[in-house]
Amino acid sequence: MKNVSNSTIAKLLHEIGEYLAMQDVPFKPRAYEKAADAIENVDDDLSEIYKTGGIKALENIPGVGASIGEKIEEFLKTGRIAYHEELKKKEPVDLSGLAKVEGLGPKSIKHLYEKLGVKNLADLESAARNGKIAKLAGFGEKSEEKILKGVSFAKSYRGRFVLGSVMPEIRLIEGRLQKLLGVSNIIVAGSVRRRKETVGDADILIVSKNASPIMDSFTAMPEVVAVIAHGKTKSSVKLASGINIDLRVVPEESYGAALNYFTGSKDHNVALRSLAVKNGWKLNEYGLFKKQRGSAQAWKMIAGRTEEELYKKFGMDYIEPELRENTGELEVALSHMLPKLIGYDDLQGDLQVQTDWTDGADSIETMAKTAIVHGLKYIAITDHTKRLAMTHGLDEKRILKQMAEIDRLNKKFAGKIKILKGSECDILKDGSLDLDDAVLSKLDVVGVAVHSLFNLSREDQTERIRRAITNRNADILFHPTGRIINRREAYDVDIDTIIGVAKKTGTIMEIDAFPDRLDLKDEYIRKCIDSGVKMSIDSDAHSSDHFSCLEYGIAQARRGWATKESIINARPLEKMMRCLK
DNA sequence: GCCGTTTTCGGCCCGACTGTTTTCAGTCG
Repeated sequence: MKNVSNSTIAKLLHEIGEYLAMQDVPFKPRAYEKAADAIENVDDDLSEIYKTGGIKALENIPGVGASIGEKIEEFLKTGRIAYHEELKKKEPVDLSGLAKVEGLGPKSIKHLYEKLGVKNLADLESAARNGKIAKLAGFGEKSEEKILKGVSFAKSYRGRFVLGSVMPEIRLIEGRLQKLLGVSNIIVAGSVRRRKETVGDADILIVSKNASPIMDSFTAMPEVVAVIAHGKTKSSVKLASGINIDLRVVPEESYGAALNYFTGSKDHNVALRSLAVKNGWKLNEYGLFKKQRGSAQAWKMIAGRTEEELYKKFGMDYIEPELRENTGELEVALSHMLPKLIGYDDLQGDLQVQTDWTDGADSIETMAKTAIVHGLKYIAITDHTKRLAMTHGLDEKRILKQMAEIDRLNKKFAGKIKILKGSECDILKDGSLDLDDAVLSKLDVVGVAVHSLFNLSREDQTERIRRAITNRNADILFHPTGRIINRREAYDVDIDTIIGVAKKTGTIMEIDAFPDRLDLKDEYIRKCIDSGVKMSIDSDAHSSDHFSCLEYGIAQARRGWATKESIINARPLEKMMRCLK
């Protein structure tokens, strides 16, 4: 799970691709890039794959053939790739740093190195400040200005944004554009629509007959700090928050095709397009086209007004955006076997809620009241336990007191919401739990969670969790892998073993909906479904505004192909309780 | 360099926008 070597190898292959692009080598850059992307997405360590299956197993990774396979083998054996070092010697530049500058690609980087000796961001900045870049052939005043802006952005921001952190701003802008004159339809496409856990930018589509005033309003929004493009059908801006927003205006008859195209993923689109080609059709952002009989040139549009129509033409079921990653959804859609995904309104309860008894901000009562507003029928109060001293975690005595308080509140809220007695019980180093079994057995819902010793070996961590969820009182494994997106790697644990133990012991795996956790991730959700392990989607709320996070947990579940049946808190209270130990 | 119901050679997505150009190369998604 901790693919330190995977990401290193991916980075090296990616750089090889860029070096080859600099030299204008055809096709190879794409090949290296594709292999690098595929390796980023491989769940198991390449070293493990190599150990068990040798170079042949490496070549099973899509995009990896004989030549790249050998290079991976070389890295695993020696820690380096000679080909990469050779290329780097010719152009010793900080590729990944320079490529972060908006508008700087391999060709420009090469040019700037050869003419001005620019090797890194600092060199680039000083060359631009001294007016050297504007004088270069192929560059000018504007490019120099753009580079200076790009450098300051590259220095201040790196990476992608957690979806939940940018969603409010994107929705604000969507709402504002919707009100503009002449906008007949608007939707946010791209990875935002697919509800990826992190997004790099947002693509907004608009149907309108009169685009240019809309584009003007868009590029003049108060949040805009840089206009990257301003055209008739496409404009692109950078906001103060650091995120890029693209706006595209599409004709009504192409709306479905454009939506499909700009929703992606790229892999999904490529697969769909090649399917079109196999049928003798052509698919692009304007529609699905069929060649006119008797005419060499003319294409006739056969679908494209809606996405439903488009997928139907291919003979497949409509594919929800969250599934469009080319991980089998096209084949399954063709055989009409797609699961009916859990809906955004399907949750009836929330099984992880913190309060001001420990590190939450609000009282049990406030949390219950807010949960009612969110349409929930039950919540479990799951404060931390004593081992987590910094949160003033509950010991046996205090949790008994809390249970009495919940009894009192349940009388008050009778008929409106049921408050369940629960715990987020700490898993200690040896896998034992932080509270006595006698007390745990009195609770309605026991979540168990790792909050310490993230660096145990894979064997020890796996055994620790195995032992914890084998406890007959442990109902749910909270945030099972412990990752914090963009901040902390998952701890090293054998997830397949854990899922196997969960199946055997009837333990529920949690999908923690907190936007920077989303733990389980989508692949593991699919693994749980395949193994018949049930899950819960919990907000992990630490204040009353956090119930809205449930949306991101549902999105994550959908990305993992989860139906309502797999998620226990999509059931009414009594049926949910029967899923617990 | 990879891939294959077009399979061991010959393709590989392609259109929009920008800036610096007088017709196009580079970048992006």
